[in-house]
Amino acid sequence: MPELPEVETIRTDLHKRLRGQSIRSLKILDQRVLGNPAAQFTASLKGRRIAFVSRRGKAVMIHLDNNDILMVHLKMTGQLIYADALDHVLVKETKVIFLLTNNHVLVYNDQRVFGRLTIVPDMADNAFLNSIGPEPLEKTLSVSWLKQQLAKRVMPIKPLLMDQAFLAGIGNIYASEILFHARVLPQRKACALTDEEIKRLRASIKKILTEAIKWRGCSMRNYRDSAGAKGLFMDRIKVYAREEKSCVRCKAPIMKIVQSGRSTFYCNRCQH
DNA sequence: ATTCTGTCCTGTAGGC
DNA sequence: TGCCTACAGGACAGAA
Repeated sequence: MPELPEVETIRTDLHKRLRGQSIRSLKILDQRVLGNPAAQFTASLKGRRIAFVSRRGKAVMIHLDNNDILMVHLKMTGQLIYADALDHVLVKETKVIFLLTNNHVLVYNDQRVFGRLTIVPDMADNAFLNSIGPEPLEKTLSVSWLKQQLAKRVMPIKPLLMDQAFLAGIGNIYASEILFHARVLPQRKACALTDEEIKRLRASIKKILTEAIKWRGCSMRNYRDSAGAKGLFMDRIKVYAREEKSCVRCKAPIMKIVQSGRSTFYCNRCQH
């Protein structure tokens, strides 16, 4: 569900709320969301103090005082909700409940049960963390680096943008939005982009992700921030899920195609 | 090696 | 109303 801007919104909020708190107890309602055996998961977390919260790609990293990390990947429908009382946030999709020393609660909800909560003792040893590419908002995302990477790839640019091994954090919504902003057709082969287009692509990646963070992400369906609120970038989406609606730039109808099994939206007139 | 398809799971929207 | 199909912010295994 959530992509980089949504996860970053959750990370920032949770960092403020959770830092310095300890986990008094936890209750596991559905073991399928755990990346470790339940007993080990509980033992690793009970009584631990939360040092800080970071993000890597689409994963929320909750750092504990003993240097273990609780890595939460929300996948499609995961939610991390923080509240002052359990009865405000307990729903039928609630999978794990954390009771904190400030008498607040953190719940993990997940309708589709794709998400995972995993204890990571050593980040350098984690297969997922080792497999993902650079952060798109870091300075290392230069035009020259992009150019070098794109030259090696014949796949269409849209599924490449979603490839976490290439860049970490871009998913199905923002891949379409970035390409619309860059005025590049999603079906273009990555290696065929011109220097000018690569420059625009880099600028659009930064611009769209930064704007989306500013508006606290977007809520197509299940996404909620840690206070249970929807993202406001929803109203600024230009192409995603707008099939047959008119392009905000040129009024042509927005097109929908399927690439690598995922829906892609674009304007056939102003993207080239 | 790279690229694409099917799969995990549950809920909802739309067609008839 | 109900039944059926299609589809949904992700990531992996396996096949081509």
